[in-house]
Formats: sequence, structure tokens, C-alpha cells
Amino acid sequence: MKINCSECKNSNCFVKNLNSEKKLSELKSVYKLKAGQFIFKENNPFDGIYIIYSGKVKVFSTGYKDKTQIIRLANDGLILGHRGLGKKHYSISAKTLDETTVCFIDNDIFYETLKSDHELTYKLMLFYAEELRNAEKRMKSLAQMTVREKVAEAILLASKTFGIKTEDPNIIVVDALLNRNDIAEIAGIRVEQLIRELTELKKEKIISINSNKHIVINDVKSLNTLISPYFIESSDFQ
Amino acid sequence: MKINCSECKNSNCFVKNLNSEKKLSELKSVYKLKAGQFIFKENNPFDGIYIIYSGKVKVFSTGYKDKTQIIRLANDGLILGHRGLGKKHYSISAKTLDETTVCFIDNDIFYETLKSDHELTYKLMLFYAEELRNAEKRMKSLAQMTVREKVAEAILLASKTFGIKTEDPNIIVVDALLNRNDIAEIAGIRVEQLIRELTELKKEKIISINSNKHIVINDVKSLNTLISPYFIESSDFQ
DNA sequence: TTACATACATGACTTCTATCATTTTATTTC
DNA sequence: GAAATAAAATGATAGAAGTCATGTATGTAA
Repeated sequence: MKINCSECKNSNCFVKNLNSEKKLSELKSVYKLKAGQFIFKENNPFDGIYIIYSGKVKVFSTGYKDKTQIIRLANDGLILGHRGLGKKHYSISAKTLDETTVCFIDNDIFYETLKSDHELTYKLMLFYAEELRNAEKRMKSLAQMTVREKVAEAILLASKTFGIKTEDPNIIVVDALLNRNDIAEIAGIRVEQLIRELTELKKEKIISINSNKHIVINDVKSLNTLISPYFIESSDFQ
Repeated sequence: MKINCSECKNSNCFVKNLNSEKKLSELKSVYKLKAGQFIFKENNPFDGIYIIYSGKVKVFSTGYKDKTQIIRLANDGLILGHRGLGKKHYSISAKTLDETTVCFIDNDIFYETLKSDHELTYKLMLFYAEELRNAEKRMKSLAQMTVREKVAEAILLASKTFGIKTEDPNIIVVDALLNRNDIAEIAGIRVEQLIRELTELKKEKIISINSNKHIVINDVKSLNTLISPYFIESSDFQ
């Protein structure tokens, strides 16, 4: 399968508009995957980075007793496997949540491109910085929040990546087939706890499940209020 | 106060041996701080990055009900405030744990240097990648470990930064005045729980407190065994 | 359609953790 | 050195979360 970067509509892809775009466009490989397939596995040799052309992916790490923590959700244009940079193995796993097409850039090519393309390195650095901030935010959440709050955050996180906005800004549809286990693994809690909280939130009409089995946030504000005390920050936009 | 980078013994400082070393050496400012002072505060305007010339620092984020999570410990040669890159505010706070001297590089100078010095950007990118891996490891720990395991990890983390090795490789002295609250904030648990576990570990002779009130790990192996099930990884060195 | 498997949901119970209260020990200040 | 303050440690208890068992719904394959 061949995709020309110049024709790709993923404006958020960091290859886009790069000096090396043309070169990478030719040297990359494109793979099409079904739902539920591994893109790469934790501890497997690091052989390159992936960028999602289209699809839905979960990135996770498995620990003790198969307890899994979902680290990140990703869709079109987002990079995967970049944590392996500078290492010989992937530090986490990535699995498709849906039919997904990925662009693969081989290690050697990528390192070489990084050397010559300063803008790419700089962009990537800023991206890492952002990821780091997010990861550290999550650290605090996972350490301090109650189950209810963790569930609220998990749903909001899912909506940030897979959310479809509706006419009402207070209503968002989470357009992804995340099962209860997935959501529990985002929240960092047990499935049973998650289900209990979901039924609670459903009773309170804060969320609901639509006919496609997608979670619908009926009241984004309420969910945000649940977790806002943890992030009392002067916004960066004032 | 003036310090010349070329005479600095911190070989791990990322400015070291850089093309821009000379330039940064002149343009940086050096500040001396006492123990317990803020270097920068969460949400304050991001005005530059700091590098520890000498001393000990904790980096943390405060959340709900003043619950604080220590994100990172740092000493000589390590960079601080880099999470602010690309943002207008520091995303976390840094406070000295001991008398500390820091080198400050102003925002404008730093961004300018990043533009011209590719190696610096590349180094920093790899550093971020490493930090990201660490943060995500911690996410899993904070989500999945029991109190006992969290305590073990907190002590090991402290020893990684402040540890002094002894003749016996199984014994490490944590050379820093972290109080019980600090350690609890690393572990992400309540002080009472921490103290209980410390007394347990003392009873089991796995740790002890020396005359300087420093924690001595008498059995690094045992502590590692406690947390190893969470990190079943093919090491990067095989 | 039935049987089987899987995901979702709920109940009961146990274990763990946080909280509050109090005591002990250490450190500072006069 | 004694009083005052802060830090460390312990106990008791309530509340939260995890675990196990079981039931219900939903989907899949023969």
C-alpha cells in the first residue's frame, strides 16, 4: 500500500510540511491492520516509529498479574513508538481498537532524518515535553483521585481523543469501541468498580450509552467539576 | 556569583561539551539557595530553565486538599523547569532539599540556543524521552502497587538520585534529608501509612536509619524483589 | 434455534487504606 | 536546661476499594 504524504489530510502529523516530508513520504511503509491487533509489543526490539494514518489505538503497559495500564489513546496523525527513541526496545505496547492504517518509519531512516532535520527534532522535543506534562498530570490523578474521579477523568480522556462534538457543547459522544475493561485500564481501577460508577453516572444522567454502544457524555461540565479541584491552574491563555 | 562552565565538574550537565557551552556559560546566571526555598512555583510565568550546579532538589505538583505528589528528585548537573518549554507557565514546583546552587538560563537565550544548536535540541529530546518513560513507569506503579510496594519504590527512587554506594553493593545510604512527609509524597501515600511500612521494613532489617537520620538500605535486593513483578522487562543490555 | 462464550452487571464480603486522636521522640528557642 | 514546637510513631476506627461469586444480557457458531 502506498500513501503520498503530500496528499495526506492529517495536518497534525508532525511530518507534514517538514523539509524531510518528501523523503519520508517515499521511505515509509504503510500497513493496514484490523481491530485488536498489536502494532508493537513492550520489550520487543525497537525498530522504528509509527504514525497513525487513520484509525484508533490504545497504548499500554502490562504489569503484575496482568494488570494493564492504558497510557494513552491515539488516532489519526498521532505518533506511536516514540518512547523507544534512544533505547533498544519498545517500553510499551500498542494495539488497534479499530481498523487502523499506520505509516512506519524505520529506525535508521528516522535517526538519520533527525540528524539532518532540525525542525523535526525541535517539533518532536516540544511534543515530548507536552507528553511529559500529561504523564505527570496522570501520575497525580492516579495517586490521589477516588474511583469516581478516576472514572470521570478516564471518560474525559477518551473524549479528548475520540470525542465527537454535538450541537450542544455540553454533550460529547465518545466514538470508540472501548469495552469496560479498556476504560477501567485507563482509569487504573478494577472493572467492577468502573461498572458500578458508570451505572451511578448513568443514573445521574451525566452519561448514557447510545445505540452504537458508545458512551455519551450528557454533561461535560459535571464531569469536569469532579476532577477540577486537582488541577487548579492559571490557564496558559490568560 | 560567577561559574565558568568549562571548569564545572558536572559531566552529566547537558550544556557540557556543547557548541554553545561557551555562550551559555557567559549568559547564564548563578543563584545560591538555602534549604527549603522555592526555585520556581507551579503556574508562575515560565522565564527560563535551571541546572543544578550543586545541591538537592524536589520537583512536585500540588493538587486537591494540598495533597502533593513529588514527581522527581534531582541533584548536581540535572535540569529543572524544562517542562515549561512551549508553555507560558511552569507546570510544577521545585524546592531545595538542601543548600543548592543553580545555573539559570533565560527563556529567550534558551530558545535562541535551541534554534542554533542542533545537538542541544537532540540531547534534550532524548532526555525528554527518558523522562517520559520514567513518568509512565511511575503511572503504572501509582495505579497498581500496594502501599508496601510504593514505599519500596520510593526508597529506591530516592537512592537512585541521592544514594551513596558502600563496599557492599547490597547496601546503599540515601544521603538526603527527606522527611517522612517527603517520602510519603514520593510514594503517593499518607504519612501514617509510610511510617508504618518503614517500621515494618526496619523490623525486617531491610532498611535502617543511621546517625545522620538518613535511610540506609541494608538489602537492596529485597526492595527490588518487592517491585520487580511490575517491571518484567527484557533489559536493554542483553 | 440451541448451545456456548463473552461482556456486562450486581451482591456480599474481605482487605486495605485514609483519617482522626493520641502518645512518644526529637528539635528548637528562650 | 526547661518549655515549646515540630516530627515521628502508634492505635482505633470508618470508609473505600478489591475480590469472589453469581446472575443477566448479548453475541457467535454450530
